[in-house]
Amino acid sequence: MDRYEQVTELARRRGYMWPAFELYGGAAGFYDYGPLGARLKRRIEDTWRSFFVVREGFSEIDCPTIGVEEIFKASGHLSGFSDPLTECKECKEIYRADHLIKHIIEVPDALSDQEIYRVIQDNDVGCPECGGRLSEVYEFNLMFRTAIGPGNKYPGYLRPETAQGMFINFQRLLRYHRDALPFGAVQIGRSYRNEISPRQGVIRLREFTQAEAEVFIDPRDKTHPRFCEVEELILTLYSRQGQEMGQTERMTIGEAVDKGIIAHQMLAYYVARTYQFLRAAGVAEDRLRFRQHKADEMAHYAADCWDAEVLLDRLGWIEVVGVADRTDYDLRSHMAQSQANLKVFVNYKQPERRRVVRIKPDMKALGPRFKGQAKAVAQALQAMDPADLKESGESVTVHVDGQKLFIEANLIAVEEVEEEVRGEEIVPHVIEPSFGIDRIIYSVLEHAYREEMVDEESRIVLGLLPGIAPVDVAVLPLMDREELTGPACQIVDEFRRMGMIVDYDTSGSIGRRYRRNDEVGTPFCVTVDYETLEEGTVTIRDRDSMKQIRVGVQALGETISALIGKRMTLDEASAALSQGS
RNA sequence: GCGCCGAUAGUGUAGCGGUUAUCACUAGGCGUUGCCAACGCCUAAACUCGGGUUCGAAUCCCGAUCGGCGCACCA
Repeated sequence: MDRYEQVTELARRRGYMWPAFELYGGAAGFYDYGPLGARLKRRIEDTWRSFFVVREGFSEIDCPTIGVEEIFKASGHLSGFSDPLTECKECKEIYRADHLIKHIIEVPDALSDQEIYRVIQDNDVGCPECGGRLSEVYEFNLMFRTAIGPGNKYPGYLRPETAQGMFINFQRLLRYHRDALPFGAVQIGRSYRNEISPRQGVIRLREFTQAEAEVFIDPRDKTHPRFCEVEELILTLYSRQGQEMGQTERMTIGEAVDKGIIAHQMLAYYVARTYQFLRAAGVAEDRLRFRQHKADEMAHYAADCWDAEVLLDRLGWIEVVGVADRTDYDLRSHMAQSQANLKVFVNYKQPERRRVVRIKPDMKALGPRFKGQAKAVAQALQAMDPADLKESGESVTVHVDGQKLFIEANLIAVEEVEEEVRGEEIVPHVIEPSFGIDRIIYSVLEHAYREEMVDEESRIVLGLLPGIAPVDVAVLPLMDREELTGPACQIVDEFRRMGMIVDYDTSGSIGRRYRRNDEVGTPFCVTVDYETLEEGTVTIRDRDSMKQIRVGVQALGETISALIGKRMTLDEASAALSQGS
């Protein structure tokens, strides 16, 4: 049994996660989070919030998971997210139809499915495997399609990423941020991709949770004001160059930027924060690296892209986060699709005086002559180069609505004015750290899992970090007797009032209960025994070291809370208490 | 989507045409038990689904679903 199996078995057995719809035979690519898993997920998401919403000051929004068609036309998911497929009628092999005619047509991407099929037929293209006849070409799109309202007139799509929510709300977000760059918006939520063949448990899902941040920045300045906070951090980098040699390097963030390995501070800063977040969630240092996208795997618009990859036992290195400089691609796409202005007006430090050449059509003359077309004519004239205009002599030719129009030069004034320019409109660039929450959850579980021998018995421990582990503390009466369960219940009550998640367990021997809590990852157990009645003390038992310390009941809540919050170690707690007594 | 392999209590399993469906762990109850999976007694709990062959199917056949591996796919 390998580690993947051990972890998924434990996860299923103990209520972390399991395949969804089991009652009805299941459906590939869907998972449920059980009682512990849902809590772990929430805690990981909250840790993410503490990094990106609290510490970076980004604004969290929450958008519909269904989107209208225009969004995905603009984002490219409608065209680029689907492939034309064809199937061999003999051997049932599936092929990318456009790939089969590459040698015949130079740009098969430009053809429709019917056109591709016609090329296949005209050129007698057969199955590369068996030579059999190929089926008609059909589109397989990775988006789930649905209908908004009755009928099929108004298609909707389940979003394939949360990012579009931030892009299409850019104007409102900009306004909310008082019209100034930089600012960040984030969203944690479900996304959907109708994968052809989901596998590997929670690693490739059809419905999954993303946490994405879109940081809108001024493209002319990709430094980060808080870069000094992270420049000393040492990360394992697997750069483009390193990949050619198959070598990773340990390097500070500052050095990586200085050497030009990471494109700029802005990107490097979020790579560093990503590292810190993953460590805080419980990803192991020695099973984490940052891999740079090679030029050919990066989206064409991206300037640079680094994936956080996690080493898993069976699956190898798996991408859990992507941090990309997406430049102005997304905003420009939505500008083109929506005709809205998604630019930011940026003031210059000093207003500049500039001589500007203005083209002024004589609207008094053009209006009556062209009527409804007049506006378009004026725009066409103003779009011309003033230099060309001057050289064009008696009349100027413009094309409007496919018509060729001649306009006398004396109806067009070209004047040079000096004006004050206070700033300019720019399209922000976007830095996008995008996190796959489900993959992170699985990685955290696998990295936390260990088996160790204790007195010739093997012990399974989920070494989840305190604060991340779904149960904060277990309260265990040594025996299931009223004189012990009474005080124990009071302790449970106190912990709960303090906001902790508590497990209370009286069943079986104390050793069995310790092991059970080890297996689900509860970091601390509090045991109520007969000394509790006599001395007013309880023991705190540490999951990882199995050490115990005795603590007075009155200091218990504070001590446990400090241990979970990592404001105190077990040794410090022990020392403080022995000093106090 | 294709090919190969598999699917039995919560978990891991035995079974190879006729069994009360095996065993262990787990879980629950009672007793016992004074800190690391103790013990005794009792209890609960399963043949993935649908069709077929047969007097009779967990077992053989077909299909579906799910899972593993390989191929393909993976903005």
